[in-house]
Amino acid sequence: MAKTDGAQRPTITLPPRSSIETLFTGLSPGPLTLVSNFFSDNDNYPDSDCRSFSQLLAGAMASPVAGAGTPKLPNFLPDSSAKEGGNSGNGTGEEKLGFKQNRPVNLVVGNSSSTHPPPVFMIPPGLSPSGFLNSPGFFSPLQDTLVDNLAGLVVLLVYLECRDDAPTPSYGFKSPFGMTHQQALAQVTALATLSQSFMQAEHQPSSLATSEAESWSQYQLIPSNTTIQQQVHPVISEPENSFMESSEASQSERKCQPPPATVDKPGNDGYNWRKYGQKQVKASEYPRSYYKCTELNCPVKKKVERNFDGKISEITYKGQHNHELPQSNKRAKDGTRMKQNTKNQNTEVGTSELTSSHKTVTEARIVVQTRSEVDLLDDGFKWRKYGQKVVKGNAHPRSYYKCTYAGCNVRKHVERASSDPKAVVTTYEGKHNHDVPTGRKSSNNTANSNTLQLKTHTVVAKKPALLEEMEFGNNDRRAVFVPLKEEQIMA
DNA sequence: AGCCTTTGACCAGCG
DNA sequence: TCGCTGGTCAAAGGC
Repeated sequence: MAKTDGAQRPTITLPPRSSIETLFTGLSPGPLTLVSNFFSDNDNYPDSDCRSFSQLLAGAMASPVAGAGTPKLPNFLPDSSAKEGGNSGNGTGEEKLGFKQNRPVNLVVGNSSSTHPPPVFMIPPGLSPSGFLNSPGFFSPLQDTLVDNLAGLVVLLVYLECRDDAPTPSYGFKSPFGMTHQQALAQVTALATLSQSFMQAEHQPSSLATSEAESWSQYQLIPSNTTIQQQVHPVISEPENSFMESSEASQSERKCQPPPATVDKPGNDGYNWRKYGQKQVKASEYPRSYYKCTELNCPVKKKVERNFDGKISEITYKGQHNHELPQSNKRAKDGTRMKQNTKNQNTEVGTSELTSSHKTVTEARIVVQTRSEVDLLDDGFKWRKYGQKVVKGNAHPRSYYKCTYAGCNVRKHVERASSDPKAVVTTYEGKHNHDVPTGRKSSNNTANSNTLQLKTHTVVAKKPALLEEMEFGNNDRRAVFVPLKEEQIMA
């Protein structure tokens, strides 16, 4: 890593309002506000959130890779047994429900000694966001690296194909639950499973570079206290990856999904769910739906909540599948599915490798969001925002972008400097394999295009007053030019 | 026939 | 004890 001459200050043209919002709006109030903003986006995209996260999650959980990956999760979780979970009520309820105590192995205690509320998750030393991006596994799924990098994930944003181009009002974030160790564990499990889904998605022919991918939605695993958020790769809407939510979700999703035959069935995630209840909850005008995995003796349940717009806003999973992912989405017609699953129950990697003592309640809460994904940033290239993360201690999320040019793998990571909230750190990775889009060239893109090849380019931008203003609610959509101080280039 | 959703009722926890 | 709320049950009906 070599520091560059600070005198050479390239200029970054900050994106229009939409992008600015993506980068900064809602940051100051904190993660929850940020989340609420995301919700607001969702609210404006009635055709959004057209994918089933349950399939995404559930499918990953049972897949061999995910199963193998789960036990490999590095130590970064609170090493708490279910009995010492912070939320006794939660544990009680789970016990009552008879959920198995499935705790991923190798989970350790977070910094519980701190006078501050202990972080739910800890990013292992050496694992930085950029490092995560650098990871071959991040974009080359089927590699174990990704699984390992799950250690750094706390909140997972999944960007799926959904249309979007609307403004972003704000709503309050409804996440009233307290975070418990169990929940934390559950979320990690969810992360693992999600990553697996991403792995699978990566192998699909379609890609984010497709025009269809210009619309997407976000799925977040959000701890109640939203200490950290980490995003992962967007998911492609291939039939195999079109993880559709339960029928309830499907109803709204059908509005924008052309192939209902393959995506609007609860079982399309590979698992089969049966809705066993619906309850009108006070927190939402839309009823909360309860689903059970239809597999024999499988304790997994999930509840689906909707936001103010009727879109799925939160999915909570409880338990861990004790069976393989059904090979077919087709509904079992003669009961063979259950027999088969029972037969293979002990062969399911993720579960079988867990000892009884390691089994804890698995609960994951996923917040589904919709977001505009194409951001025209100032460097002249066209970027697609594919993720965002918020780390405790830094209320400002960190945003990840990928060049939208077909075949171009250049990525860009924009984040606030923890040491200076007014500073923006932009990290470029890779080298553009194409020229700057016509009429969008800038002083900065040239450097990025010509000098960056398999290197990480980090620049720090000191935001001007105007940008500061925009951060806090200015609706101006003007592009802002931010002088940058090139800080370092990592070889 | 089997599986699903729907929906009202029931139950438990909590203040 | 009562009311509220969340979670679950189970009958009925549809596919």
